[in-house]
Amino acid sequence: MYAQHSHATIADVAARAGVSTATVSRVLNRTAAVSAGTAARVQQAVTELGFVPQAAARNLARRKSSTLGLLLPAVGTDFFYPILRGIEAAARQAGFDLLIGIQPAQRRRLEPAPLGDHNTDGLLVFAGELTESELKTLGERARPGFPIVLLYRTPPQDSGFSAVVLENRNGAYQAVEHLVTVHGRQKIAFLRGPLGNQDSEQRMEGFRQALATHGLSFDPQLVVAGNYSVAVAAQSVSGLLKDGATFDAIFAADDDSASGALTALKAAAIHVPEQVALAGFDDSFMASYLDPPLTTVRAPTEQLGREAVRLLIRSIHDRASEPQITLLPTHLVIRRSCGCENGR
Amino acid sequence: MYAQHSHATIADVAARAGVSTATVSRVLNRTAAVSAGTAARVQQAVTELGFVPQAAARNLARRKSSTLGLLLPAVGTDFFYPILRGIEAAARQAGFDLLIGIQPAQRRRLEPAPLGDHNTDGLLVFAGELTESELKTLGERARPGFPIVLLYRTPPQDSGFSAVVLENRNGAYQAVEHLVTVHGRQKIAFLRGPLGNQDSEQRMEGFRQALATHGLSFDPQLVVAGNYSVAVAAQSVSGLLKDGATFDAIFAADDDSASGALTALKAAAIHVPEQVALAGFDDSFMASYLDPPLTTVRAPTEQLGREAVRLLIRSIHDRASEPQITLLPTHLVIRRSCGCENGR
DNA sequence: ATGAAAGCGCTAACAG
DNA sequence: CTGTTAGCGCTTTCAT
Repeated sequence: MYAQHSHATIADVAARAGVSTATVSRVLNRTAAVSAGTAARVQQAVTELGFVPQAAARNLARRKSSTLGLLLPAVGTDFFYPILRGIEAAARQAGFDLLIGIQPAQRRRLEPAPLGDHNTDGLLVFAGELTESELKTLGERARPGFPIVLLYRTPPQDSGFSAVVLENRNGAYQAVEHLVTVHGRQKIAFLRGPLGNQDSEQRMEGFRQALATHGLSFDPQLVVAGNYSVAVAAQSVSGLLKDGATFDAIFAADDDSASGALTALKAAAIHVPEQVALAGFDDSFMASYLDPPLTTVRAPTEQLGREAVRLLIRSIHDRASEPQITLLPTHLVIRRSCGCENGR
Repeated sequence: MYAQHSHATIADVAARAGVSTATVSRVLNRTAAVSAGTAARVQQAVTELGFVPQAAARNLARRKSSTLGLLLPAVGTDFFYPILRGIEAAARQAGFDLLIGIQPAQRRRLEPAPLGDHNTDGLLVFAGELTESELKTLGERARPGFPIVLLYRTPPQDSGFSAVVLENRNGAYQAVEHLVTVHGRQKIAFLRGPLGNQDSEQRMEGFRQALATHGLSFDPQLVVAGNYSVAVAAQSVSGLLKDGATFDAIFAADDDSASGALTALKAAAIHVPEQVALAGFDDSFMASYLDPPLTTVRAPTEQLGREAVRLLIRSIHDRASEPQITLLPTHLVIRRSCGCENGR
């Protein structure tokens, strides 16, 4: 209850070192020159008392919280951990704490923000499921100019948000082109992500573009739900099979869906890659452990986290800075599910 | 930089409502009775100004941070997300913020704590890789009695930590017994987790106990590294096969290892479950999507997070409370990798 | 180079 | 039921 009662304060340190609190603060923050001798005495007092500045007091006095907020969706799998790691490391390195909040899946209306300008200096938003208007609400509820960086999502017009997004179109294009030109596939099915999901839409565009470039027609019948879920994908592919659809390859908008597709194909005794070639997107943890190992488009997940923090801190320190969108490159990782013999 | 400058303060609200700041504070915190009329005026002023109390000031005045710290290891996969979700939800519900820190894998020495009594009211520690002595250090560095709850780990003697752990022994026992009594397996290999990992050790004990109970001898040759990793497990099982070891079942200390085992067995054209039956532990996300679906021991992961928060908050509110260890039950989930025909 | 003192925005006695 | 007034622990002018 009385969390700090038994704790040394800056006054205790000052007393012990025989200086004023101002001086202690100065050596703690290297905010002004202090004679070597005094500094040493202060340091010693700090160590002896095991003094650690209290965040609340410091934040109040500094008028900033030195804390970044991270808003995450409730759904999600292994996908998140690398991002989280990237974000935490970058934040810590820059001297920021990381406060996290998870957006309940059911509740469409955003809560009176648990995270916001009242307790963070800026916000990282994994906006996967948020609509355009929810994003805007988010921006309006905060003080004008409150720094917000979107992950995997282009900001609404004039929102002032920065963002870091993936090179989805090109990545998808590469994968599909590989299926067509190297492995001679002609009828390729697309397992899409959730409707309205930006990454999925863009991957689909890359898919269509590759077909077009190589003179293949786009068949809407061969676009089915994947929903970033193993189960949904498996069901969709089974459905496709049952309907008697013919296809010689599947491009999945994500590796989870690819995994589901694989399950369904195996269940139907269809050989991958001989009868149906398969490619995914993300290069998630599991990709190389599928059987056959999955050819997929690598998304630099941890780096995305780091870059997002970099952008956020930049706009915290320099609020005059223009919003910026970082586009992170992706590239095809060839394993065996496409028909190639090399790599694993 | 000047994060709060354009922000309404409690004084602004008070002025607008024509009351004192004390009154505003009272209606905000329901900390004393306020006449309906005044309360309404205050509420309106709050809304009009979009006032949100500043966490730092509030925390300082209250002498507590209303924040829980969560210390996570750097390694980890989908395993973490359910826990994180459980923890975040429980914390939020109880009015606490959640601050996270990730322990770098390389650095064995703990950093001057990013999380601690200077900015949290208590700590949740996922101590997977921490040694006994590191745990003690953690406790000593904090003010005596600073609430700490361990996840998946029994606290050191007299540490004063609480903990929530899994019923590993019994869970493992059940799984192995099932393999033996229902499917008549006699030579069962064990894919263990990291050496020194408590969960893994206990699962191994359950494994041995089940063998003993059913009159089967324990063969150290059949205990190999799994390391909570798909890759390591796959390699270990391949090795076992290459060495000509004979076994008719594998019990893996975790589902990732089970998945790796499956990969290796398939690669060797060994049929699961006909030739080798397989069981895992955790009932992780992927378990039901493996082919065949994995029989495994369910660990109530999200619930573990919630329970840990409950324990932590209890000792924050009542520091006289005794440290407590919650043992969470596990139970066998039967799918097909063991040889059963039902469920998926 | 150092100290005195005024806050930061809020809560919590204490009066009335 | 409401207002006045000390702080909470730290940073930061402003003097010296």
